[in-house]
Amino acid sequence: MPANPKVTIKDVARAAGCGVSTASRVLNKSGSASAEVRERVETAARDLGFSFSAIGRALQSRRSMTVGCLVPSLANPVFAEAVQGAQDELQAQGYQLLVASSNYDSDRDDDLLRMLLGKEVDGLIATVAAPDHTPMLERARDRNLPVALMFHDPVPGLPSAYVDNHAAAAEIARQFAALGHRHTGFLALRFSSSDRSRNRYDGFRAECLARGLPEPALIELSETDAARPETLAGILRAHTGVTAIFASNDFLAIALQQAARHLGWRVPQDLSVAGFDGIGIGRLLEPALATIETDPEAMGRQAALTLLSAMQGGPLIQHPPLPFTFRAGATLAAPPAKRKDDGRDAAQPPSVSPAQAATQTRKTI
Amino acid sequence: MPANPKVTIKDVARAAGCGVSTASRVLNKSGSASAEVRERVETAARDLGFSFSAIGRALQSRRSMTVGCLVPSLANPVFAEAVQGAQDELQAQGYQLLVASSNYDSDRDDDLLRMLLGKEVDGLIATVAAPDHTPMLERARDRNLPVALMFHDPVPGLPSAYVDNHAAAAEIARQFAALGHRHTGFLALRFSSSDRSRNRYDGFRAECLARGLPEPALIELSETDAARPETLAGILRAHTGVTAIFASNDFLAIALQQAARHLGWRVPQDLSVAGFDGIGIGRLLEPALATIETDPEAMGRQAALTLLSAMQGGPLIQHPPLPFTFRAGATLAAPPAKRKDDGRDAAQPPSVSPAQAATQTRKTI
DNA sequence: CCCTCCTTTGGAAACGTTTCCAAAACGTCA
DNA sequence: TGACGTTTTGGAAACGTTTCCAAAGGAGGG
Repeated sequence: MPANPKVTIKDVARAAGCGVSTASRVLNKSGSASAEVRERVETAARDLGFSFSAIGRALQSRRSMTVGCLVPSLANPVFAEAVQGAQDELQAQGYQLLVASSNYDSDRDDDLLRMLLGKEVDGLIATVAAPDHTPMLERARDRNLPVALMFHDPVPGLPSAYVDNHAAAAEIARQFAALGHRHTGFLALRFSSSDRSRNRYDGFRAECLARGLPEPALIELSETDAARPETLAGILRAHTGVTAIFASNDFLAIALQQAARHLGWRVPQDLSVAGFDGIGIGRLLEPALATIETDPEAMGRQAALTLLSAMQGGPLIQHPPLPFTFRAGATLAAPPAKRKDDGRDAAQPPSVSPAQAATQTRKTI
Repeated sequence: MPANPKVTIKDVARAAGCGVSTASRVLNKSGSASAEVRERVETAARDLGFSFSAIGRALQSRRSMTVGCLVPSLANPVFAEAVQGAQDELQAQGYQLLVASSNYDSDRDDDLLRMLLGKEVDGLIATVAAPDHTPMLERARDRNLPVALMFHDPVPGLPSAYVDNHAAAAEIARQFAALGHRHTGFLALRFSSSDRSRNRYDGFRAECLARGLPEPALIELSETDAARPETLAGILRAHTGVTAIFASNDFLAIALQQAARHLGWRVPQDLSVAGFDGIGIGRLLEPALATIETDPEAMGRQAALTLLSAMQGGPLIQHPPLPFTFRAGATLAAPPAKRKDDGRDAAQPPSVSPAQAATQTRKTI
C-alpha cells in the first residue's frame, strides 16, 4: 500500500515489547527465549511483514552469502548452462550469484573482477581470457577468497572445473585418422585470446602428428569472418586440400557446414566436420553433428561445489577433469576417393587445383 | 602473501593521519579537502590496497547498486540473451545483476523473489510463470521497488519489455493462409503455465478464424514428450490432417521437424513448420527455419532501461512493444497438392509412400 | 531461608560507510 | 588588529544486524 519505510528488527522488538537482541535470537532460533516472548516476537514479525536485511546481516557477519561469477558471455549457451549449473548448486545452499560478463573483452576481466570483489562476494567462479594473466584472480586468492575456474585447465592454486581439452581434441584426431583422413584443419575463433582453443589445437595437432598425419592447417577467424558464410567460404576455399576440419566449438562447426554448402561441397562426402561442446541442437541437425560432448552444467555445478566446500572452511579441492564423450554424427565420413569426379561443379572441387593453390598462396601471405 | 585482514577506510585515515570523514570525502571526491591531505589519503589508499566495501556503503546509503533478475532458466538461450542484454545496460551504470532461475518451477518464483528482495536489490527484472499470480511482485511494487517484466504482456502497474505475441502469431497464421494451408496446428510446451504460449495461441487462432480457416489443432506437450522424437512423432501422427504447424518456440519447431523425419514426412513438402523467437541457429539449419524473429537481448536491455530510469527517481515507463519480424525460411511451402481440398478425412499422413508408411509403422510400434 | 546454578533478557559494541554539524584554520577587508 | 566569510577538518550518529556480557529472575538443594 503506502510507501513502506522498511521494517527493521527494532520495529519488531518494539512491537513485541522486548529488546532487539531477544528478537534477533527468536527470529534466528539461536539462543533461548521463553515461549511467551517467542510468540509475541513471531506474531509481531508476521504482522509487520518483517524480513531480514541481508545487508545489515552481511556487514555484521562478514559473509555476504553471495558468489561472484564472471563469464565471457551469457549469449553463448555453453557458458549460460554452466552458470545455470552453478546457480542450482549455490541456490540450494542459500547463496546467490552475482553475474558479470566481459563480452569476450579480455581487458574487462580485471575490472569486472574488481567490481565483484568490491561487492564482498564470499567466493568467485570465473572463466576469463587468460587465468594466468588476470591479476585480480591472484589478488582474490591472496585475500583468502575461494576461487574456482570453469573451462580452464587448472592453474596452480586455482582449481578448475574442466574437461581435458587436450585429450578430447586428440580423440577427434583419432576419429579423423581412423576414417582415412590425412589433411586436416583446425578452425578457431579468437585463437590467441582463448587458452581453451589453444589447448584443443595442441591436442589435435599432437595426435595428428603422432599418427603420422601432416601438420593440420590452422584456420583462424575473426568474429566478423565467422558471421558471414561467404567470407568463411572464401577462407575455406583457400584450404581446399583439407578433407576434415575440427572446429573448436559447435557453432563454428555449423557455420562451417553452411559455408561448405555455399561452395557446393557436401558434408560429409566432400568434407568431414567435427565440433566441440556437444550443444543439444547438434543432435537435431541434418546431418547430425559429430562432436565432443561435454556437460557445461556439470562444470558449473562442480565449480560451485569446490567453492561451497572452501567457503565452509574446507580446502580448495581440484577435482579430476570432467568426462567427455565423442558423439558420433553424420558429419563424418571417409575422405572423398582420390580425384573422384562425380559431376559436381568442377570449379570448386574439394581437392586442390592450381588456381586454388594460387588463391591460397595469395591469402596466406 | 599473508591472509589479508580487510583494509577499511579507518585504516586509510589512520595511515594518512586524518579523520575518516576526510578520507571518505577525498576518496569519493565529494566535499573539499586541501591538496596536501588529498595527496596523503590517496597514497595511503593505494599503498594499503584499499577498496570500498559495497556492504558498508549499501547499509548507509540504502542503495545496494544491485538489481535482481529472475528468469525461468539460463539454459534457454532466449532468456540467457535477455539477461545478457540487461547486464550490459546495468553494468554500464555501475549496477550488478543478482541472478536467480526457477527452472520453470512456478512454485519457486515467489521464494526466489523473496530471496532477492531480502538482498535489498534496488530493482527487479523478472520473467515468471504468471505475473498476476505472483504475490511477491506486487509486494515489491508496494515497497516502492521498481519492477520490470520481460517477455510478458504488461500488467497494470508492471511495465514489461516484450513483443506483441498476439500480433506476431497472427502473422504466422497469415503466412500459412497465404500459402493455401487450411488445417493448421499449434504446438506448445507447458501451455497452461506460460502466458506467452497462450497469447501466441490466441493470436494464431484468432487470425486463422478471421481468415475462414478451421480452428487450429492445439497440440500440447509435456517436457518429456518433447525430448523424445518417437513420442512426438506419435502425437504428430494423430493430427495428420494438419499441413502446417506453428511451434511456440524454435526448439519445438526443430524437434518437430525431427519427428516429421521420423515419420518419413518431408519438411516443407509434406508439412510446413514455423517457429518463434528467431534463435540464431535457425538460419543455419537445413532447411532454414521460418520463424518470428525477436531480439531477446533488446528485451533485457529495455527492461534494464525502464528500471534505471525508475531507480534514478523517474517514473516507471512502459515502452511500446519491441518489434518482431517474420523471418522467411525453407520450412514453409504450399500444402501437398493432391490433398489440398480435403485432407481432414484422411487418416494417412500427407503424401506417404507405402514404404514410408511401413517404416513409420515399424518405428512407432 | 540463603546460596548457587541455570534460563531468560536487554544494553552495548561492532561491522564499514556517509553525512551532518560544529569547530578550527585561513584569508580578506576595513 | 579585529571582525567576518570561506574553506577545511574531524567527531558522532546512523544504517540493520549479531553477539558478548552482565544482570535479573526463578528453581532447587542445602
